[in-house]
Amino acid sequence: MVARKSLKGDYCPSARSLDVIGDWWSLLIVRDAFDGLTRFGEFQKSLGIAKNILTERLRTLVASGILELVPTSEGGTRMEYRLTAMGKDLFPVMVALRQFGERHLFAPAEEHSVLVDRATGQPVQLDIRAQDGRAIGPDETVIVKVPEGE
Amino acid sequence: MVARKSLKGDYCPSARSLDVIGDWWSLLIVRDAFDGLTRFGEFQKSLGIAKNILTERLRTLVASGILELVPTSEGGTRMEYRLTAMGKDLFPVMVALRQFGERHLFAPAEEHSVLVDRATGQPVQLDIRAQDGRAIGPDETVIVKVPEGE
DNA sequence: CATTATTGGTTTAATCATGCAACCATTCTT
DNA sequence: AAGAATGGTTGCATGATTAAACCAATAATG
Repeated sequence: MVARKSLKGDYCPSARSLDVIGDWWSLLIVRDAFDGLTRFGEFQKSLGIAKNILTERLRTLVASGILELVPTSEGGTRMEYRLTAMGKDLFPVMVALRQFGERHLFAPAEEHSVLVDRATGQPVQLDIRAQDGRAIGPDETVIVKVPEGE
Repeated sequence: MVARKSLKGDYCPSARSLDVIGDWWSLLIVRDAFDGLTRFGEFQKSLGIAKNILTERLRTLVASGILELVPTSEGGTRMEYRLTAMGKDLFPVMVALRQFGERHLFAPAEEHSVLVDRATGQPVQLDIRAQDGRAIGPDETVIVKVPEGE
């Protein structure tokens, strides 16, 4: 592939995010981490990913600060992969992907999972709002470039 | 690579979304489309992507219903790629990625772009809420499986 | 109108990434 | 102590991506 291009230097925050989690497996690993998976073997079984690739992806996610490697709670010498605070900030990304999938990629009566409020059992909702609280869509927004230092 | 695994059959909506837009280039193309780019050459120049890959990705995005190929507004025979309604529903995904990048992948005073309300110039905000309106995080949610037909 | 440049690709060859299977060291389990 | 599970590593085959050359059709220019 002649070295995939890095977007680290891109001034667009979306591009930088994709540089970190934009490859084929990373977000699926993060999804499983949100689902409570922590162990190498769990990810491997859940995703059916090749072990060498999983090794490399986990390593990258740890290096990026999205996962961290901590001793298992049960005291052994084994380690487990846990979402860091930064990793948990990917929650909106996961919810947005989920919402898009629910809306467009399932047949009307097709079986699928839903993300619900643990307290009430009701589905959660995601919305994008202006400062005054009104919902806002892509056509009502613009991207502006903030000069350095502001 | 022995054929990348398809997630079409996965019951998880996030996985299905990633099946459609989860590869290295697709979301970057969508980002550029949100930025107003429409022509093959514009995407090619903006992304520095190989032309054959761009051809294939655009074709896939059209086939998925995220982009559509319409005659240019200036009446020529040339075509342009535009976001469909379904494509515009990826807006929250883009905003979530952007927000994550802003928060974690830029140095404090580093230059970056910001998404603002066109009317007021104020940054937009994204939040995830329970039905009663209170903000909700990953630890207050669970994924439940909806049986077929509900 | 003839020429040239631009657009939007296709094709080919080289290179990189990924998957699979085999292997291995360490740690649990019994 | 023996066997199984965990968490990898290594090597090879193959698919995916790239860069570069090429090309047909359209648009711009003299």
